[in-house]
Amino acid sequence: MSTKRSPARRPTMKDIARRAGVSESAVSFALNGRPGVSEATRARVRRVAEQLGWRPSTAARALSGEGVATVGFVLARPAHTLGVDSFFLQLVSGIQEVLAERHLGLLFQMAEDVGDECGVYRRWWAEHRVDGVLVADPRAEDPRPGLLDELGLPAVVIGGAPDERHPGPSTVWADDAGAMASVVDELVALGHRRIVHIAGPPDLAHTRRRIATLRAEAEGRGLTEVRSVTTDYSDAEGAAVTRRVLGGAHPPTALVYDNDVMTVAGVAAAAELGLRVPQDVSVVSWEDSALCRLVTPQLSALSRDSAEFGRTAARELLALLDGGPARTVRVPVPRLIERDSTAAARSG
Amino acid sequence: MSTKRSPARRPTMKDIARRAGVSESAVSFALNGRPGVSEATRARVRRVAEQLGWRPSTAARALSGEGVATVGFVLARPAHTLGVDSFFLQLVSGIQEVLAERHLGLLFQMAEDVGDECGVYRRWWAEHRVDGVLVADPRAEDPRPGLLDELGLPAVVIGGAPDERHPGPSTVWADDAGAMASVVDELVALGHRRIVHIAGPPDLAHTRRRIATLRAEAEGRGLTEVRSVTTDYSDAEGAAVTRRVLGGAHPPTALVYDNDVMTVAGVAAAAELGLRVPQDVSVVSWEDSALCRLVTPQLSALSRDSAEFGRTAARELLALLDGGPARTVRVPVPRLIERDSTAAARSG
DNA sequence: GATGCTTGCTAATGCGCTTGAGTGTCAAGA
DNA sequence: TCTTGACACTCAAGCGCATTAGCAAGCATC
Repeated sequence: MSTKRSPARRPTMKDIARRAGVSESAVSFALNGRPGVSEATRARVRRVAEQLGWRPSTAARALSGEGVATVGFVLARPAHTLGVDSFFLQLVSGIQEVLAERHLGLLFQMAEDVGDECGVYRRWWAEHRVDGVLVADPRAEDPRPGLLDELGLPAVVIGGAPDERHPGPSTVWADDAGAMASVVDELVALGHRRIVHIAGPPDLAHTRRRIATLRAEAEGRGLTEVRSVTTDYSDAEGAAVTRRVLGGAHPPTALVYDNDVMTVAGVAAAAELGLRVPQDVSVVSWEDSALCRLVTPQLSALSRDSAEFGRTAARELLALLDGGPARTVRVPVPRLIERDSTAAARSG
Repeated sequence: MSTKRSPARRPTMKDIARRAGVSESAVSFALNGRPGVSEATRARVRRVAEQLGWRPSTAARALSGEGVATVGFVLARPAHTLGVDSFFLQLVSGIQEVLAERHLGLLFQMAEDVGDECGVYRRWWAEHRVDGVLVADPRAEDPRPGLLDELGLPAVVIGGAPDERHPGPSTVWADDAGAMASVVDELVALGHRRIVHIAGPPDLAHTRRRIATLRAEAEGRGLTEVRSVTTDYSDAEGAAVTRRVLGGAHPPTALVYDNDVMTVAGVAAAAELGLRVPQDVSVVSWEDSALCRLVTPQLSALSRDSAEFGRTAARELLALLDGGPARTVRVPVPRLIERDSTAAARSG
């Protein structure tokens, strides 16, 4: 006699109705807090539901037009550029925290590129899988907001810049401009005049924003030897670009990297060239993570609360799902944490 | 005249039926490849469905007993221990890859602890949200397999040891024993006799397995000064334990860490004590990641294909959902990649 | 020429839930 | 006393799909 799996039937409203001696509609009213039942009945129904461990079937709910209590999140970055970077895990962790309070599910998917990602949205919409989505890594000429609007899928763009021209979906963003300004302030105060910004992929909106801001900051201070170089975020390119700029004529005395992995790779590349950090060259990572504290020297980095970023985005999406208006909200400006990778520029 | 969002109605089988001039049932037969319609009709219906961009509503499908085409994955680890560790992202990436082929969704959730995780499973089951789940970080006395069996939720345990006593759910696992043996082999060949294993949390099944294997290996070789110390996987504990064992009497000449973060922290801690890696002490990380290649010295590490691990687990779950039997499959043994953190033991 | 069988389709039912349209009861107002 | 109307509840329809039963036509069998 094998211990055959007992099917463990899912309780339904019908079961509750039978036990409580009322109709299914009454159960529905009682459980959803709408008028139409006495408080006594409501309490009784609630008790029975509790006893039975009843939970509404999302499928049935969705079918009767209530939404599927799920939001989607697509990540369209090659896995290798995510390797060490803790940003997304922290972000998702924050998103979860807010969604879980309302018992909303998070449907997660990785995609090859933005085109692929759009396909996922279309499918999710057609299959009625999500009530809304969180969009990461906004780009210049991004097709996603338009598509999502067309599909009528509520969306919150994470890290997007507010776009004055067409309002579009909700947006949560950090003020990269302010952060970049603080970094330049600090480096200039330390005497640095030649700065290279080793940026992320050029099609990312925030990469462009940072590059533009850096240029503006430099111009505002009359610095002529300040520039940005774009990369694919990988340690390999981070190292390669570092070798190139430090080995060239008029090498910079300070480097600003758009993520932690490239920063660490850059420090190693500098070491290969016989340059010490921070004595010969200062470096700043735009992304703070455990990595920045673990390596030697510890890296000065722009720190932000990625989990809080996620929480804010999730809350904004909830507001949208509750029928609220699209908004643009700002999370706190990343703060520069000075550790051991920045120092006064060598005179001369 | 505002550009009001056009509702963008989702096409249904009824729409297809109308356009193709057949009944809804015929559409269902045609699209699901079952007999009952002529090939001509089937082709026509398929064409119309394609034109309309139709996709089956998962809600409706689920309601008529077809499963929700979604699998769940819960992560019950504090976010800070996930920070740098790329294992989970790679794992999820691999899982995705396999699920996407079949258009299955991945419902992802983070939990506080295993108890919490069980609550998530219960809710998912009651809400009919998933067809099966992937279970990570198996533990000693793990309540999850039992619960999932009781609920009748197909499950694949990732990283579990095969349990001879009660067969339980499907399992994919790496042969930690073999890997540990190869590490000990190598360290002993380099002349190391005093080895400390800085392990993960003691309640994790694979931690226990590694500890047990190390003991067995040591006994088999007559090594008496080999031991394991458990931690919470954090860089802080990794550093603290490193300081303690290296500062004590009869300090080890080789350290094996259960993850990359602790290894890096340990190297830094050793440096503080004036010990150089690998001249004074050799270190090996059980987890290979970009981090291991980025730091100086580059870390010797056990490398495994985490994405492939995920793919295997996902494939096993698919097999289960297709009605296949529970199985125990093994992924390749992690290979020791020797970099610059291991060297011959100092004589004396 | 009635019977059975296959083919290609339609009609009807149900999954679990929400909801608009009733239904019966009781108390207050005309 | 009869009408209103609020209240507490039941009925039935419908969401999109799968599925079972049914049905008409065509064909072969005896």
